[in-house]
This record gives sequence, structure tokens and C-alpha cells, in this order.
Amino acid sequence: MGKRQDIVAIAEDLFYRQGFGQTPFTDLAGAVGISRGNFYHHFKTKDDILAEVVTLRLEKSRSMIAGWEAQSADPADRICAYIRILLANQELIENFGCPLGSFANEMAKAQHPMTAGARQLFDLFHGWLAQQFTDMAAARPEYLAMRVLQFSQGAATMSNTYRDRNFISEEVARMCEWVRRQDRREE
Amino acid sequence: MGKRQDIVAIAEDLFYRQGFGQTPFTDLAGAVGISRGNFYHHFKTKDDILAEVVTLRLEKSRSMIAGWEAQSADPADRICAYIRILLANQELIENFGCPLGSFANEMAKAQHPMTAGARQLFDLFHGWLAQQFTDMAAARPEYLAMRVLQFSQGAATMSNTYRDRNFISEEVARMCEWVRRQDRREE
DNA sequence: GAACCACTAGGACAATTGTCCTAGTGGTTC
DNA sequence: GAACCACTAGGACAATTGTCCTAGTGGTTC
Repeated sequence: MGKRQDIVAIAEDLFYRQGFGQTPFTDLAGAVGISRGNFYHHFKTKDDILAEVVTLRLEKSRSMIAGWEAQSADPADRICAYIRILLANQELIENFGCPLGSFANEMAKAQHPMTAGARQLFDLFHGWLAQQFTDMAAARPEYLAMRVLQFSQGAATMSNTYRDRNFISEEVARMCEWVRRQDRREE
Repeated sequence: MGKRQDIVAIAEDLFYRQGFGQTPFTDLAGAVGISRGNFYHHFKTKDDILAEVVTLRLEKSRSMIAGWEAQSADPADRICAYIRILLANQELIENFGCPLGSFANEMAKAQHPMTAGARQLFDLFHGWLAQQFTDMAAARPEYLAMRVLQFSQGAATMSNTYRDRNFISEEVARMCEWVRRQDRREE
């Protein structure tokens, strides 16, 4: 049992690395260890697998967020934890880009219904970041949350293109300082 | 005559909108108006078309740059012209993302040799931006050029995901002001 | 041990893909 | 008008793709 979950977990990884449209069932079959035609016992279509992959990503994102919340009560620290994904997942991002950004773009280009799912993922982080800025008593928390997303998307693309680790480290540090400067609480 | 160039021009557009891997010859044939098998009179492989598409993009980018240089002698103005692509091509970016960033990411995921071509495109803008910052007597012109690229990549992804024109306008304005603040010349 | 179950392999299918090949056509050059 | 040219349509090909189907297998439940 759990085969279905295995498939989704492996598909999540492969779709990230190769793109959804560039990942045929042959690859999935090889990685999961079942035959190609057999996927249809578990899923109705390839799009159904994608839908569950997005659900899995949402769950994983929620538990990442829960982890950051558990690790610090300070909203600025929490936002920095988000920013530091750029370092924690550096090698993956260098090779395949940001999972959110590249997925959203692929869905948009394909005019795929799951474009909405990609946006949900962004919304999840955006909402949470905005909440942290609110807790910092910052003006325009939603705008600032957009700024953080924008930064991490840009940095991920630079990382993917140039693989310049010094630059990324500097930017992560700079952005974390910027976040702290948004704190308007009496401290 | 010129048929070859027609094909490359149409392929450039389609590859941008749909992605290279998701654009079959059927689509190309429909758009160009010749039969599918007939492409092989003009090109040896699909990859050969891509190579010429990249060359075309490089040429187009160079003439955009030449246009900005002709329009203003002030380096800050010139950099702002680059940043304002986000507004000039807003609708395209909302629908398909940044041509540079999305292309680079697709090539990286496919581990396609043309990853190098994608990077050449980035290098072209990076080099030119760095030159503008040098002309402004700014410290660390190459770093600042990276910052501009990073910003426009992030903003393009936000535009592609959220299509929030107010946000993009504000960010373009903010970034242009930031550019001007890097000016260290005696004025 | 019969009935059921979740799961499997792998053949088959039509559609699509990149590519190759043949047989043209229509204009220019001598 | 013969020779050449750039270009064309479209059939054919093998490989690949997503999907469907059939015939199982191996374990659990009564």
C-alpha cells in the first residue's frame, strides 16, 4: 500500500527536474519500478497525477512553513528562513530553477488548467509572508510579501543561470537585513 | 529568398509562447505555411532551428540596446529603458514570462546544449548594464548589473503569476530610482 | 479452498513526433 | 528549350506518447 503516494512523490521530483510536459510515462515507470500501462490502475490520466503532485507540494509547503514557525517566534527570522531556501536548496535551484516559478511558467505556457494550482502555491507563501509582516507591524504587509517573492524568484533565476554562489549568499544576507528593517514594533 | 528567415522569426515567437520542447513541427508548419516534412530543405534538425532562433534573439537584443543608447546618453536613463521592458512587453510577459528566463530554465531542465546560448543572452545584457554602471562611476558595476537582471527576472515571474499591473508599475519606478541613486559622478 | 482484493506485466492501439525521401513546380539563366 | 535552381507537397518511416485492455499473481478474508 502507499503505491499511489510513491508514484506521486516520484512524479513530483521528476516533473520538477524535467518539466511536466517533458516527462513521459516511460521515465515515471523506470523511476517507480512498475510498467508503463500500469499507471492507469492508479490514476485516470497524466493530468490526474499532476493534480496530486500539486496537492503534495501544497502539503510539503505547509509543513515547511510549520517548521519555520516552530523554529522562531520572530516574524523577521521566519521570513529569513523562507529566503534561505535559496541556500538550503541551492544545488537543485542551480540545476532546475525554482520549483514554484518554473512550474507556474510551464503551466502558463501550456495554458494548462493547473496554472491555478501553481498560483495556489504562490498564494500560500504570499499569505504567510504577509502575515509575518503584519506581525512586524510593517506598513503594506501584502506589498512587502510580494517583494520577498519577487526577490526569491529573481535570485532563483540568477542562481539557475549563473550559479554564482557568492552573489546568492550576498543577496540572501542583504534581503534578510532588509526584512529586519521593515520591523516597526517597539523593541 | 528570406524563407529561412521567416521560419526563424516564426519559430522564435512560437518557441517563446509554447516552449521549444512543446512546439512540434505541425505548429511551425501551420504558422509558416509550408508542409511539415519540408523544413528539412531549410534546416537539418529542429535543434538547428533553435540555434538560429538564439542568434536572432541575440541580434534583436543588440538592436534594442542600440536603440536605448541612441535615445539617451545618460547611463541611468539607459538602464531604466531596460527595466521598462517589463511595461513595454507587459502583456507578453504576463502570458508567457520573460523570454530569457523561461528559455534558460527550459534549456537547463532539458540539459540541452543551447543552455550556453541562453546564457549568452543574459551575458549580453549583463555586460551592457555593467558598462552603464561603470559610466555612472558606480562601485561594483558588475554586481549592480546582476541586481538589475535579478530584479527584472523576479518582476517578470510575478507579472506572469499575478498579473498585478499596479505592483509592476510601482516596482519599475522604484527600481529606476534605485538605479539613479547609484550615480557617483559629480553632477 | 473459494472469493475477493490490490496490484501487476505487458500487448495493443491510434495519434503524434522528428526525420527522410521522392516527385514534382515554377522561375531564371544560357 | 534545355539546364539549373530554390523551393514545395506529401507519403513513408520508426520511435515515442498517452491510454486501454486482458490475463494474470499473491495475499487476505470467510
